[in-house]
Amino acid sequence: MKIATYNVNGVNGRLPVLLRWLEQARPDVVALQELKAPDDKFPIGAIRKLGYDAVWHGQSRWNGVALLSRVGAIHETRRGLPGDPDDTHSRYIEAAINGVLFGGLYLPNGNPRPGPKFDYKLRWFERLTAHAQGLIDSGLPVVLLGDFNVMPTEKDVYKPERWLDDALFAPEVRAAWFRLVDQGWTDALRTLHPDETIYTFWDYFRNAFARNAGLRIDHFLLSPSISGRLRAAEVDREPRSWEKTSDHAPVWIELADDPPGT
DNA sequence: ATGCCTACTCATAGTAGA
Repeated sequence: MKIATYNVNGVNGRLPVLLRWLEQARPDVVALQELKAPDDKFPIGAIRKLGYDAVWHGQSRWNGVALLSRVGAIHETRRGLPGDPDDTHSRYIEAAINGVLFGGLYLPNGNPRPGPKFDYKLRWFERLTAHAQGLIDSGLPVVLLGDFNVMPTEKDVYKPERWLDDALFAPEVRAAWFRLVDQGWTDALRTLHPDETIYTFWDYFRNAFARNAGLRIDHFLLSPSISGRLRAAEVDREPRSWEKTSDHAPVWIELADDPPGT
């Protein structure tokens, strides 16, 4: 099963890029972030034409997450994280597909730091970690995927010293990342490529993509009961070079089929 | 040190992104 995550930075503005990539890459399950569209503006017709079903949680102007599948029915289990009934952001959607539970997420950016947006990021991270503990405890095969807006280590930033005070790389945020991962999650890309420079985002400024001045902020976390099925994990850099493209690249993993009789 | 670029909208300027 090929699973991908892609922060599209506007699902309608980037629709030609998204459709071209879906046709080319043919992932079985996809998590999208930053739809920047309300529910009734999600381009479900164009996505269905390519053979995908979808569930989505949109929002006008900002945020918005979706899960797509072309390999089986999508059984939505949750939209929004528990723990704050006043949270209006559309940042989490969860569904069972093909025997695996997928949590598609768009963690808050958190800049500027310090400030209320940074506080919200840390609170959201804590709510994610609390929910993730329940997923671990369930023993189910779970994949948490999406834009986590955190570079876990210095290896994941083109120029770490410039990012120390930024909400994506601040010590509190990296500590929150490792509190989550240390529950037993496997960071799929880093596990298969322990020493490689891997970036998933390049900003639009200063020709960042051509200079490879990037960040690794889009991640896959695998629960213990599914991590043994990991076969490949890669960044699909090509779509980042296309016209009118997102500032993120799609990232994908390949999981071996569930062994029969288990 | 700042802004660069890009998308979105109760749009034509302000907000957010990272």
